[in-house]
Amino acid sequence: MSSEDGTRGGGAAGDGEPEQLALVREAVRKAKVPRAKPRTWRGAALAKELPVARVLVDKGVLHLDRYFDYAVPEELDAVAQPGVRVRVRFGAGGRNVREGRREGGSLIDGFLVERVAESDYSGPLAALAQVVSPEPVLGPELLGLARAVADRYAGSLADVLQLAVPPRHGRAEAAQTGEPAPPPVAPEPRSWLRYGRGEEFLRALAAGGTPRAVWTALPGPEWAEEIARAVQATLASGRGAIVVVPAGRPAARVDEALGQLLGEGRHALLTADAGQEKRYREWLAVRRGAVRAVVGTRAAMFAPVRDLGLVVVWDDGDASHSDDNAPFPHVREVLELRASRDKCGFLLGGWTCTVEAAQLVESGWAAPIVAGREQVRAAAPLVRTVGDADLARDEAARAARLPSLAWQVARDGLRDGPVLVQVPRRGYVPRMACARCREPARCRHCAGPLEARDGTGALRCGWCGREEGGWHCPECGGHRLRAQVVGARRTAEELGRAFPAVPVRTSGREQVLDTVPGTPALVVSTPGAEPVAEGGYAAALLLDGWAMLGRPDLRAGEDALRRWIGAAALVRSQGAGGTVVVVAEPTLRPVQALVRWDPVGHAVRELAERAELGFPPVSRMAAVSGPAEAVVDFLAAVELPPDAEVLGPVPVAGPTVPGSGAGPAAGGGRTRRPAAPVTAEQWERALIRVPPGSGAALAGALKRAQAARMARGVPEGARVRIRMDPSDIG
DNA sequence: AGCACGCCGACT
DNA sequence: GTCGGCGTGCTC
Repeated sequence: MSSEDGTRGGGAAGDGEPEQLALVREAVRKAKVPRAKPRTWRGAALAKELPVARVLVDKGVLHLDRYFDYAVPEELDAVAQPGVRVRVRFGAGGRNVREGRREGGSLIDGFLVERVAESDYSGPLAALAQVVSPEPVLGPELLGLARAVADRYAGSLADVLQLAVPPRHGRAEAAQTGEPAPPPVAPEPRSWLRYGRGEEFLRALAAGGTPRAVWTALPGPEWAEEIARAVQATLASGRGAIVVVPAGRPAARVDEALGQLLGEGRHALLTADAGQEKRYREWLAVRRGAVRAVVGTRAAMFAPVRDLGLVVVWDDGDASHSDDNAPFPHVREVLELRASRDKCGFLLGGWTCTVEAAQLVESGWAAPIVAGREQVRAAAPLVRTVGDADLARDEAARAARLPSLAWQVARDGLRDGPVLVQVPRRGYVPRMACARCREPARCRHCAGPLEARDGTGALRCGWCGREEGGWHCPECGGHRLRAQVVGARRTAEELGRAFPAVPVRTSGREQVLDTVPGTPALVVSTPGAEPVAEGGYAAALLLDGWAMLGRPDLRAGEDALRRWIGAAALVRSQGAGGTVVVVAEPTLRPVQALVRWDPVGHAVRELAERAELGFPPVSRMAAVSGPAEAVVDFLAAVELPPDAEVLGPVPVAGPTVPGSGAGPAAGGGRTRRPAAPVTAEQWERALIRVPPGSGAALAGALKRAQAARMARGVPEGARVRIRMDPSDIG
């Protein structure tokens, strides 16, 4: 309308006195004087009822992590319902007070969160530019969950929603969704009877209860069906269920088990590798209530299942359960939040047991579901170890890199089935370490890792490419090297030569085999890529165990055990001749836990140790990293809870550690960039530790400080990244 | 990130 | 006086 309309909210100050205008505006805002009627820039006709839309603008930056009010034009009244996607003008361009007729900034996406009668914003409201579609994709439960996740991880709501709501696809949205199927009958507990409280758990679900359990699954392939039965029990109570697994292959197993138990079309498979259209179609079928059971990888943790009765996470120690986009939520934690918020059942299952899972049991939040020792003995293979002392006695081992015991077990196993060989890393190039003290061999120019290219024995730096002639160990003066980790292909070649009559298959990152037949074959695999063998493997060799355990990581032991058990669980039971050989010191805790097949005992002991040392998850931690000065600045500005303890900062490798999933932890726009450029600056990281119970306060403090910094517009090179519960803390 | 507003120095 | 540099702060 007239220029007056767009001039300002207060209406009292004169145009010629901008300072006063600003003061008046400020005063009005502080007094929180609600405007009787919202005005728009152009004075367009507004919706008669609830003419104000509260909108979450889709920008991840923390200082915009709040709602903005927009006017609802009359013509959008019907479709502008809570939960729909909208487009709005957003940006400073709209505040041209003198001219008062300019449109706002650029069009950006957002979610309409709520319709209200009045705005407490004192200026004139811009109108919603567009309702993208009438589909209410962001319901109150999902919004509440996303908010809780954002708070927990000191991230922004928009960042979480990016993970939680899949991109829209018009054709998928237009398609009709089928009718919901009636609830199935409750399942027979069947193999759940092998566990102490398994039957009880299923009955509780079927009766509409909300049991919470940490379930240590017996080795073998039954776990997928067992999960499917828990889902069936939940559906029988008239509620829905979500199952989150770490990767596509386990998703396919649960998918198949659900299909067999429920029939087709009763559940949705939500995985990242499906196309956008399919993904959105399945997601919509869930949101619309046509499908009540979901299995998928980590994004499925946000699936908008109606009337949720059960959430399941399988193998929570797998790193894939940690999202690699800000704010890096972890499936286990998100499902815990969901179980608490939605008052639904919770099942954390795996062949092994993380420290976090043990803590859920110890705190009483979840009950343990474990099998008795006799059941374990009946299901698990025999585990034998090859330690350093054995290797020292074993001349043949050093030459062939295959200890005599491993050789014998492989040979015997190959008589009646496939033999799995687990090698810790893919690729052909082995990294080198001092044969005496095991110090990694590093380039003397750039400290990069020395590698043995081609079999010629020549050493070359993996970073700068310089050849290394006369290497000697800077630690102990030794001059002999050993291969620290030998890749799958090379091992496959060696084994192929050792057993010329047997086919050798490899499964690794480049090519993952799903299953192998039950006939004699050597199956060389990296951890997590092990194919399932028909009838189980006759034997498994777990090589280079010391390399797995040698990582300077809080989880090194737990990870090694998890990977070993992940392979050993595919081996036939001891009664059926199944044998596992692990090349690692038998005195080490994870090795003993493998031999005794006691992952829970291992986790409980680790938990006690972490409690004693004040390590996570018993205390909560956050990592703040960035250029040295930025970290110091941030630490000076943040108002930490009184019980917080700052460790460091200490220098760390820069922001582009390959494969670490490092990204901007908080802040940044909508575009996901692949990797930050390598900076020449010295990067540092501080850890902040708080005792149990202060995690939320810590996250809140970090978020406030980060928001304040980002609002000031600190330059790109002076930003810090915040990560709650960092996993890579030595 | 982008843009306007405001304060301060140089110039018609 | 007025133009335009950049430093701050806001985005309904």
